[in-house]
Amino acid sequence: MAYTAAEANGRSDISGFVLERTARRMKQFVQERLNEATAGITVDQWLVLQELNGRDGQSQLEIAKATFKDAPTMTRIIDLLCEKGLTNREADPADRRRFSIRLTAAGKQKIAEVLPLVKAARREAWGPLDENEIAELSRMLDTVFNHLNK
Amino acid sequence: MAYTAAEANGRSDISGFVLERTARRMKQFVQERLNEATAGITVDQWLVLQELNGRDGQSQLEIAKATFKDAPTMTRIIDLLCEKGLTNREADPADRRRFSIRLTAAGKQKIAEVLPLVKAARREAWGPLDENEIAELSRMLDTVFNHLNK
DNA sequence: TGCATATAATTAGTAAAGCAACTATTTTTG
DNA sequence: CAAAAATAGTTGCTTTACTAATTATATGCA
Repeated sequence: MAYTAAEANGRSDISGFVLERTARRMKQFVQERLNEATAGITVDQWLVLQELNGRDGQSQLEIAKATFKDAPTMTRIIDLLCEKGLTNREADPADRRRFSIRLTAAGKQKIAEVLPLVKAARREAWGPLDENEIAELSRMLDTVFNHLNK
Repeated sequence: MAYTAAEANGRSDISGFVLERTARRMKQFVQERLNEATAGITVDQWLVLQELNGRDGQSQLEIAKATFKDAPTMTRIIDLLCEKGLTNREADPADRRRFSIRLTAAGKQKIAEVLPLVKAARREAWGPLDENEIAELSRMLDTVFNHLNK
C-alpha cells in the first residue's frame, strides 16, 4: 500500500523519486571508487569502454544504442575517450559517414585495470539485497523500461 | 540467478545499468507529458515546486536536502523558477545568509495545473506493476539507497 | 570580546542529457 | 538516373550533477 500512502501525502511520484535518487547515488558511489583509484574516467565513459570490450569497432550510434545514450552525447564521450588516448576513430571504408571506434592498447589496459574495481563497487552497492531480490528488481525495472518504450 | 548471468557476459554492473536507464527513461516520460501540456517547467523544477507545496518558505538548503540535490544545483533551479515568476526569494530577517523561498500566486496555480498531469504520468509509467510490486521495488531501492549512505 | 569555525548561498569549470538544426553521405524510389 | 528521404555524425543551447573556491553571515569557544 505504499502507493496509497504516497497519494495521501501528495507525493504521488514517490517511486519515481526513489528510483532517480537511488540511481544517482549508485552512479556517484561507483564514481567515487573510480576517483579513489585515480582511474581518470567517468562512469559513462566506462560504459562505452565496456561496450567496446564486448565488441570492438562499433559505430558511434551502435554504442549509443547499446548504452542507451543519444548521438550527441556519444560524440562527446568518444571525443573525451579519444583525447585520453583510450579509443580511436577509424574511418569506415564501406560507409564514409561512419567511424569504427576502436580501443587502443591503453584503452584495453584501462579496462583490465577498472573492471575489477567496478565489479567490486557494484557488488558492494547491491550488498544488502540477495540474488533473488536483485533479479526481481531487475525484472521489475526492465518491465517498466520496456513499457515506457511502447 | 540474474547476477550470475551478468557476470558470465562481463556485465557485472547490469543492475546498475538497468537502474539508471529506467530512471532516465522515467524522467524523460514525465518530461514529455509536461512538454505536451506546455507546462514550461522541467521535472526537477517540478520537484522543487512540489516540495514548497508541502511546506512553503523553506531555505534553499532545506529544499536541496528534501529533493536530494546539492546547493549549486538548487541555486540554479530556483533562479529559473524565480525568472518564471513561480517563486520568490524572501530575505530571512533572522539569518541574513538565508532566503525563504516562497511560491507566488502563479507558482501555486502552476502546481494546481501540473500536479494531476504528473500523477497521471507516474501512474501510467508504473502501470505494468501492481501495488505490491511497486511497494517492493520502493523498499528495495530504499534499502540500497540507505546502504550507500552508510 | 575576538578569533576560529561552521553555514548559506553563489560562481566557475567539466561532464552529461535532451533538443534542434546542420553537413555529409547513402539509400530509396518514382 | 535524379530527386527525395534516411542515416551518421557534429555543433549549439539549456538544464542538471558534481567539485572546488569564494563571499557573507553566524556560532562556538578561549
